[in-house]
Amino acid sequence: MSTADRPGEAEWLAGYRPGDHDRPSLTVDLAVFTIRDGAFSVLLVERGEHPYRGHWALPGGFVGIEEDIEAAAWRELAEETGVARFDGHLEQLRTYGAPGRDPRMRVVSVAHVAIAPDLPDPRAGSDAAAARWWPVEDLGLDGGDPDAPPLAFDHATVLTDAVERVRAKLEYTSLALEFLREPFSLGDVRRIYRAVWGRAPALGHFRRKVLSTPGFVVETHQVSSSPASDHGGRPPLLFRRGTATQLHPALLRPTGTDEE
Amino acid sequence: MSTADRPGEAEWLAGYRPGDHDRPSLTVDLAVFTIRDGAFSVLLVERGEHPYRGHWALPGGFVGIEEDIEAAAWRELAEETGVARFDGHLEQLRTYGAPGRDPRMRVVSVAHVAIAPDLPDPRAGSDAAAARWWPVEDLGLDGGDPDAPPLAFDHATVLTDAVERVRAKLEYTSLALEFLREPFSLGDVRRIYRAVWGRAPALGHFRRKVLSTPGFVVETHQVSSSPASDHGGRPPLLFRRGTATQLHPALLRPTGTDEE
DNA sequence: CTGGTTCGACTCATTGTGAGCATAACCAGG
DNA sequence: CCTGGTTATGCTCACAATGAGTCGAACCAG
Repeated sequence: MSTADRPGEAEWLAGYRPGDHDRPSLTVDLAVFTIRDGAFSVLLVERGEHPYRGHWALPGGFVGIEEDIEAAAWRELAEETGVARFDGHLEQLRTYGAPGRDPRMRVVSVAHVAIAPDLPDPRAGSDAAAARWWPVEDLGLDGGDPDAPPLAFDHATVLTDAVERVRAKLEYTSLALEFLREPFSLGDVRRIYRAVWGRAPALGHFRRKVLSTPGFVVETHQVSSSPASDHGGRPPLLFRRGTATQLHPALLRPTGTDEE
Repeated sequence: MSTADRPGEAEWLAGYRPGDHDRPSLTVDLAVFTIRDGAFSVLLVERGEHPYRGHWALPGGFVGIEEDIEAAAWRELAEETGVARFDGHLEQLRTYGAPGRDPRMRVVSVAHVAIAPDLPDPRAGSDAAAARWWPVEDLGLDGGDPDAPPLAFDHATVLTDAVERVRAKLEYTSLALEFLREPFSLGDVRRIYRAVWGRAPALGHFRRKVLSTPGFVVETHQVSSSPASDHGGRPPLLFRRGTATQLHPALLRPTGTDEE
């Protein structure tokens, strides 16, 4: 990050005349996460056009000149994947604008993170060749996985940041509930944590934490009719989302390297 | 360089054709914070040109077509305020792009937060009429303060978000040390917390927390020659920044409403 | 020497964490 | 019907962190 010192720059800056110079293109990108078959998954589209043809990319596209950024994110999601606006969570992640991240021209992208309950399979739209849910684990974001699909642009970086944002927010907010439809059991919630973190929080502590945080979940006084597994098991109590959004103190990720 | 000049653009855009006149302008804004005379303060410039002439604004300006976003932030800071690149912290906050936030045209701004040790008084540059440090408390961000200076654009919103980001990060990172020059005493660190939060963390717990977190601060085995106050007091031990950046568990803001 | 001030080291009740164990309620198979 | 497997719920216990407080050390000014 070296300070740019290009001659003549001070001139057009002095009067704020942005019409006099070239502007970067502005796009939105979305990392839409859900839990598919127990796996923490993200929605990607296969590019059908140059550049990065055949690579997988985050859905996204250009922001209209009078279009709100968040509205553009919802619109692109619908156009590229057929995923309609859902009852979930959408927030800005950060903006990526390194020169050269798009080989065609200067493109600055406002990346977003969305959380959705399990959604139907997407359909490819616009210039996408395909669209599907990818388990995050299969994307080889740590690098070194030969079976990982190639990702377009700087989307591996964006996705790494997005995954970390979601994992971190599970610690200190009630974001996990956005993956679920109501009503849900505490086991459902814990399975979300397990899928996203790779490790489940300790059972005893987890229940105590969720139940003792005011407004995290609200009891329905109902019991699930269908047990969680095929082999039976005690039917769980059912809950709905409460009004609380913050967890104090945080529910920390388990340390250690074991899977469970 | 116009969009139409680039060959083959219609193909790869496949329906999205942001022409020259379709693109938002891209700017950076900076909320630079420091501690001035014990007050948590932010650097603002008084606008000398339309729109919002005479209003106070965050320093910022347009991003060059091949300029990195963070580099543009550093450059604008130097140009508008004379504050040279300092040994401190700069991070992206979020991007603000609501249509209508600039009455002239569509402008999308990538806002940043910077933390600096006490710096010399800025000088007004470019088209700014003045530049000075404002105590955050005097800006009336809660609304309703008739003595608060008028803020340009949506900068009250940006500033509110920036202040909350800094306050929150003091809880779970070692960001407070970025306000200080080395070496510093634990009392210095606690005064940073008091200035930023409005309330100081409890003395006993604060010392225990800072000293028991590995890598937060490093002892110099030196004692300050000049006591902290004019009225004397025991000279404090001096420390330097450690390598740790995260605090686990977090150092939470005191509850309650008292000032101290 | 005395009072005021800041820094440093301790105590103690309360709360939260990490780990475990016991019981309840369901299923499938013998 | 009984048994083992499975999931959910409720509890205990040792330990760590927090919040609040006390006490002495080391300096200054008068």
